[in-house]
Amino acid sequence: MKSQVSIRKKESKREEKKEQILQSAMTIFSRDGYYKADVEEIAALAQVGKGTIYRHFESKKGLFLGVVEWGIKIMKNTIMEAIEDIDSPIKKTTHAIKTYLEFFERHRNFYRVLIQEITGFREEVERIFRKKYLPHICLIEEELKRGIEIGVIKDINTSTAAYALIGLTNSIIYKWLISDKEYPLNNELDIILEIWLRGVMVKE
Amino acid sequence: MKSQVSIRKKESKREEKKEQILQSAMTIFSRDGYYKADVEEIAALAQVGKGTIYRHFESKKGLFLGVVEWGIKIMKNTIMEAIEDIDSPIKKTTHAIKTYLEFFERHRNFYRVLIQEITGFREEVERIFRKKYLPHICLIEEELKRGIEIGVIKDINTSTAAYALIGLTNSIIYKWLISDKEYPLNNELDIILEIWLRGVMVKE
Amino acid sequence: MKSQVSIRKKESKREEKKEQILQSAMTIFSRDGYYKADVEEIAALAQVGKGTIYRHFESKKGLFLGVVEWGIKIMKNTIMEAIEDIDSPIKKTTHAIKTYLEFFERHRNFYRVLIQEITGFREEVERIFRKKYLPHICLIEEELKRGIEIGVIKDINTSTAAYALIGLTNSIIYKWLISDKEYPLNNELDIILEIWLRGVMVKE
Amino acid sequence: MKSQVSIRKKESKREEKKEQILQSAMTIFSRDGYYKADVEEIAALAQVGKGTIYRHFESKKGLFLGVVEWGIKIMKNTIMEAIEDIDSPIKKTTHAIKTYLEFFERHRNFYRVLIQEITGFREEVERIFRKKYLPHICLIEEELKRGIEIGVIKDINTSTAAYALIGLTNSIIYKWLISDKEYPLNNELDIILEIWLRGVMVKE
DNA sequence: AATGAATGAGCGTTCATTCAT
DNA sequence: TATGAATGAACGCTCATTCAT
Repeated sequence: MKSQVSIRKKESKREEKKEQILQSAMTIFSRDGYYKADVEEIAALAQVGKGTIYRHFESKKGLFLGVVEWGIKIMKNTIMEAIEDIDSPIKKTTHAIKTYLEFFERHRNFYRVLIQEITGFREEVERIFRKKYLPHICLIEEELKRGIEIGVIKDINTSTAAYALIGLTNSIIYKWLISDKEYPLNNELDIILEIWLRGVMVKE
Repeated sequence: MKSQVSIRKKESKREEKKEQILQSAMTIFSRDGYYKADVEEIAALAQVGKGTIYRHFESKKGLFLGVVEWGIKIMKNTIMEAIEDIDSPIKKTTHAIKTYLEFFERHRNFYRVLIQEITGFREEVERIFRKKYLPHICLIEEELKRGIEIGVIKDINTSTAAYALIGLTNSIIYKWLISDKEYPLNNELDIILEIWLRGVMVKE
Repeated sequence: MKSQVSIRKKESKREEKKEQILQSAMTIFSRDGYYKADVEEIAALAQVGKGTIYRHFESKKGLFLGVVEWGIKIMKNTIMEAIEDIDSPIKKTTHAIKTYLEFFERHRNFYRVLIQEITGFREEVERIFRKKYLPHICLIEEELKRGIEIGVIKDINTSTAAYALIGLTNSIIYKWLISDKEYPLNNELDIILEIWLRGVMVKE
Repeated sequence: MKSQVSIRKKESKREEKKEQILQSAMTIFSRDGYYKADVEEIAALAQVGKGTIYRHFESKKGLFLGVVEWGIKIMKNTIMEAIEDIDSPIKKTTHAIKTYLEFFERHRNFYRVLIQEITGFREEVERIFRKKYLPHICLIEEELKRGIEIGVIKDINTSTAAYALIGLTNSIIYKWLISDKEYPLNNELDIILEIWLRGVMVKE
């Protein structure tokens, strides 16, 4: 009979292998895109057999969604941890964006996966987005609402404003990704805030 | 000897067929993405044989690039025509964004094609972008510069501000695309301008 | 009403066009082989429309067989004319081989067509062979028989001997075709005769 | 850990499957020629999936070259084994031709593959020929040279004479292949030797 | 549980042939 | 009669998925 300990050891080994696969998948998906990516190459990079991937994920599609979910979870945790102790709505939002930029600066691959052509199963990706990514936007919305309440933010459609901030930030990240010179992405934080905050803050 | 007239008739028929193909290709590419899209289905939708597509375009890739180029040309012309008579930098930019929104409201499919991430020939797509799309961003930059000169715009990095505006607008379009309810995209113009203009305009 | 003369003029113009097509087809078939050869390119080289080819020949296959037949006819005529006035069996055969070599030296393309992979319709090609080419071998056989009768040739299986001569000659032509240096094919006549004649002649 | 034995078992199974494919490919290539041959039919005949062929050969072309190489290797070995113990140049050559005839009598398909004219990669086929087939001709040349040295063969261009023998033999094989009645090819050995040897031997 | 050889549906592309002009 | 634009059957090759070991 297997002891609890050895079962747990096995479990953790299994998890480890799964992370290995997710990591490799992210690398390949970000380099080649969903359709061009080759499951065999992902397996080779993860140093497992092709069949093993199918023990952990239902299909190539499932693997891709797994990567998206995994990445979003890490991103969310990173941002949440970074801002949990901040109280001021403006400062909280500001720091969230800062952390967001830093996260993608460190994980360019994940951004490339996120903006991927995921046609054909947009629905599922969006379900993940809604479940895992949107709460993050809601966070901003909540802060905006709090900001409106305490009178530092204009009485604006918070949903659109939140999307605007994300979109604005994303386009800056995109510009950075396709640029040749490697300037620190963080430099752009000020201009993002300059533009966005001026727009949403009440005139002093 | 063929008359000039009959030659011209043939030419125009050829163009007509090419537009038919481009139109169908845009529909399918926007629904399925580049890789999933089936050339045979595009042909069927355009009511031509598969071979006919290859008389007009070198390959599936060439067809996709053709769609991108075609769409950008129409978009550019639409916007240019709409703003050519406007003088004030702020009004010009405002109206450009308005037309941009209206254009994608009418041609959602094209937007879906544009944001595709086609690995393996990102380079060519970007070459088209640089040649056909970026002048459009430059236009905004120029207006920003003029605005700075005449003192209605803050002395800001015009390139980043232009990207910010495009990104902000795009994210609003994206939000609209994935939304279930079909509210008019134009409604969002005000909030875009509210946010962005406040950010770039000098305080009154 | 069309005059006889103009009809005849038309007929000859038609024949001229057909020869143009045959000539072009031989060039392309010899360069590319049957399957790789492109009917469109043949048409372009003959300076006619693709459809015109199908007025003169039933199909690509028919065109190929036409080329074979046309070439064999010319070859046969060339050889026949060259040897008709010669009487001695040995001299007649010798001169036939000489003319054969000269013919292929001038028309390498035709040899390339003849040895082509004509699988799938070997039957038809062979029918042409039997009807147009074998009489030529029979000619040699007849000369051999006459030689046997008059006692200058050994009493040998004439069919095999004729094939042996043709095969021997063909292999020499093949060797010449694939060689880089362009030595005159005629040089090899002596060795062919040396080998073949010594073998078939009675010891003096 | 896999045992050496099971690895060896796998290897031999792989080789077995490869030979199955080569055998089927030879059958189809010989019946249809390179271009007409259908990879799917080859797979069906070998009782493997289409994909399996591409695990063993890079492409259809690679498969064809594989068949050529495989056949030549077997042919060479067969002939070499048959003549290695013979010393006299004349007898050695005689027996080589005999074995050559017997080989093709047993493997008509291979002959049909060999004489194919595959435009577009004649070069590669010839490289294999030069590496695998020409040594065989050289063998004859060497025997001829030895024969000249010891005075049983006339002082003749050995290269041309060797080609002559091969060509002569091949044309006999060709005649046999297209004949309806199935006479034993070996019957023709005597006449080949009669013609060729008498031609190259010094007059007694 | 892990593997990777085998599979075959699926798709891009070609090109002989047709037929409206 | 001559043309060449249009067609679609045909085929080589890929790669996600399966399954015997």
